[in-house]
Amino acid sequence: MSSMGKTSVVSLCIYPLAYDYTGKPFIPTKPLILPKSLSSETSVSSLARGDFRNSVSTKASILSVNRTGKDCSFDCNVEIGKFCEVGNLQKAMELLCRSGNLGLVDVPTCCCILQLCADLKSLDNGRKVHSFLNTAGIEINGVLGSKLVFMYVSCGDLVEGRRVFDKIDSENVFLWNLLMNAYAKMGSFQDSVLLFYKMLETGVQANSYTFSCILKCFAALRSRREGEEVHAYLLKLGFGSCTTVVNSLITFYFKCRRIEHGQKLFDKMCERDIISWNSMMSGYVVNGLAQKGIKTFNEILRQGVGVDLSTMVVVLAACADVGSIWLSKAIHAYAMKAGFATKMDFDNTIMDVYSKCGDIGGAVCIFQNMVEKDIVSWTSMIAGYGREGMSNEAFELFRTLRKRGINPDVFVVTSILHACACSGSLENGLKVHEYIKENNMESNLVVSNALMNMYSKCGSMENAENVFSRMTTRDIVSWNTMIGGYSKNGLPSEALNMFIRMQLQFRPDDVSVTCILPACASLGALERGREVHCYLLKNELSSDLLVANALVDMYVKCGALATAKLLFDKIVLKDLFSWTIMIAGFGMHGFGREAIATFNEMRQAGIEPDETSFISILYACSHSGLFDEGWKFFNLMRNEFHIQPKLDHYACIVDLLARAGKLSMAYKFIKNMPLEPDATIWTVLLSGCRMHHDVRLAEKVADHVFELEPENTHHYLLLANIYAEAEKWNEVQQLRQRMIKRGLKKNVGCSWIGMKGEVYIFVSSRTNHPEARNITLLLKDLSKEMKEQGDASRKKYALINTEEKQKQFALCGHSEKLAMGFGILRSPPGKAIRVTKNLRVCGECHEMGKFMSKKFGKEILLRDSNRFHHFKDGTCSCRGYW
DNA sequence: ATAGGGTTAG
Repeated sequence: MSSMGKTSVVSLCIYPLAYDYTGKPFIPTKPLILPKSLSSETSVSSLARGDFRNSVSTKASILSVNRTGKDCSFDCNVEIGKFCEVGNLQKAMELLCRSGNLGLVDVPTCCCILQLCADLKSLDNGRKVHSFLNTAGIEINGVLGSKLVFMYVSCGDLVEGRRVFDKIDSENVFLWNLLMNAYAKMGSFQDSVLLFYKMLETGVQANSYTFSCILKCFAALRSRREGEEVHAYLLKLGFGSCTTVVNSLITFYFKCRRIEHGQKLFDKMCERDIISWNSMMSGYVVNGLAQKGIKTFNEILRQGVGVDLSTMVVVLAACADVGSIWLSKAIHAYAMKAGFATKMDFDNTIMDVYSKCGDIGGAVCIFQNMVEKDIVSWTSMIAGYGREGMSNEAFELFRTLRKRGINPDVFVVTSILHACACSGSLENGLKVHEYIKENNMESNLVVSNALMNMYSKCGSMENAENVFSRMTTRDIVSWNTMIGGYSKNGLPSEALNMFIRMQLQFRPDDVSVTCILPACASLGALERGREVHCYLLKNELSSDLLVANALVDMYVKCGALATAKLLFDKIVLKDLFSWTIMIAGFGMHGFGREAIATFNEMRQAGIEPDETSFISILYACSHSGLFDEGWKFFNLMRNEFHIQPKLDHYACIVDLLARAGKLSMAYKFIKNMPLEPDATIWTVLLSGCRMHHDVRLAEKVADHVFELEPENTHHYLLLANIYAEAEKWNEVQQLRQRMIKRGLKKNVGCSWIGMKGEVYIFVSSRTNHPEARNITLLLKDLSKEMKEQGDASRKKYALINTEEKQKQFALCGHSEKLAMGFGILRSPPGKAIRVTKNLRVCGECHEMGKFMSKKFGKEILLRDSNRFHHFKDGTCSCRGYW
């Protein structure tokens, strides 16, 4: 019992009660309290069911004669009964009001009216009957009480129904079931569960309805243990072969991901009905086993079980998951023949299938031809547009449905938010948020989560933060959304902080891990990344493909290429992402040949490269200066895969040309591109000009860059460095003035190094760093030594003779040099030094890195904003291009 | 009189 955990407070009461129930014969319920005036001639069983409709006139006649001996009262109860029988509530109420005060209306008659109120869902009249009973001082209990509760629940006033229920002694299982179901229907599973336990404590015998309901609740709450206890309990009570109950059990186990349990139960059933089959099918589908679901459907057809609407809906959902449009069409045709195609639910499903299979036109066609649409139809269509990135169409639909007077529910709102998120439409997203605020829907957890997701996808973390801070309850999804948002929006430190804060409340799950890993990756925080990896292993979190890919990516970006490769090799079923990550990884680290080999392996594995994987391979070729290979892939992409190159692909080719020193060719290439060049592509050429010291072309290129992005300080800095390296200090000065005029400030160069769980940060031209003196001394000595042994290019940096300020403006301020120096002083022997820098590495520091690696026999991994530099034995993996 | 399977989002 001790293993029951926190939930044992409630779950403990099952076993003792189960024992009681099985240990003793059936516990008789208390005798029914019948209205005193009822004669024995009314059948008790019909009273127990509260069914007075058939016998009301005879009952009333005997009663009233007994009570008054006069004809007038006789008429009143009989008359009301007659009105009730024909469903004329209005007249029945009128009579009740008139004769009620005289004390002439009896209890069975009241029950009759209440039943009618329930049937007609007339809460107002039901309330009137209730207040009549109160004024008349009639005791509300037994059948009357039950009827009253039934009326309230039927009319949707669960609160009042519960109040009455609590006041009466109810041994009526039906009533308990009714309330439990009502709670479950509105999603208050917890209330339903509490009522169930209370019912057991009260000593009311559960029946098959009870078990169906409670299993549904436990499935929804994912309370596997409690559900299993109920399973044991119901077996003891002998419900083990009751079809409806076993059906519920099957669904329960599938929802709790206990697929084998569900299968076993199904296999052992002696009487399977269509619901059993449907449950199996949907069980497979919810567990992502759509293929098995379809197989089950085949079995249903083969065995001639017969299908119903649900069968069709489920098998179509399976088709949507599989994404097979031809199978969907075949089943669509089958369903039309079977006569299901006129049902709205069916249309909703088939519409969803078409849209999920990528046939949005087909979906629109069905939607527009639907005679009757419900809120699900609208939601599906909005979601369909969302998947296609058509957020304007989705938003238009959202507007239309409101115009039609339909009140958007949580599904509609989250779908439209998702559509805005997918297309990054902040404008529409904000409008939806307005609607949400006006309708007080922000308090809904799922809505708030969807809002944060929308804002984070639209790049507005401030808005996401606002939503997050207003939330009163947050689930793990809320935290994961924020963490992932920070990660993806270039705020890795915030992501890490969030991850730490989260752990005060929640244990990170596999999603949290996939969300935080990119943050570790972008910070180059290897230690943190490793911690997360350890956490993953220790807690046996599912390391599905997503997690595995994120891990490989993290290790790649943190400079642990060997580890990354090891993990990559362990992935059994690699997807396109896995391959692309690894190819890009090799490229980033300057291993172009390995990148090419990996690309070829991927093709051999039968995975088709897409746009992105071509960017990876082209990038890898250009970084490693593999000119011919790069062109080969570029042509392969265009001619064999028929992928139109995008700007990113062109940028790689420009880089390839520029590195090869074919600068004017690169210039012409840009001019002749079928796409309008953006700032990035010009910057690539500008970097090429820097490598090859072509100041004149650089100026021409820079004009384009500044025209497109006049506010980006990186460009000023790059040109300033080109000038500085050509010792054109006047031009450096002029550039600086231009920046000041525009009110731009240079981004502070900043490098960091992790050591023994600490992160040491070095900021350019600041001297308040750890071991400042020792580092300065070391660097001074090294510079001197470099100068003495130096060749012309090294002298260039060492001999710069101008004001220190300008030099620092032009160059990076050497934060990476400080960090590397710190690494030399502090890092344990034999261990590589890993430094990360926020900007691109400067030439002087690059030389210093090479020099250091040779002098101290140390491997240094420097990650700048572009790629890795592996310094080893005086050389760099970037082969001199950076 | 109450139920068990199905569609929409994240």
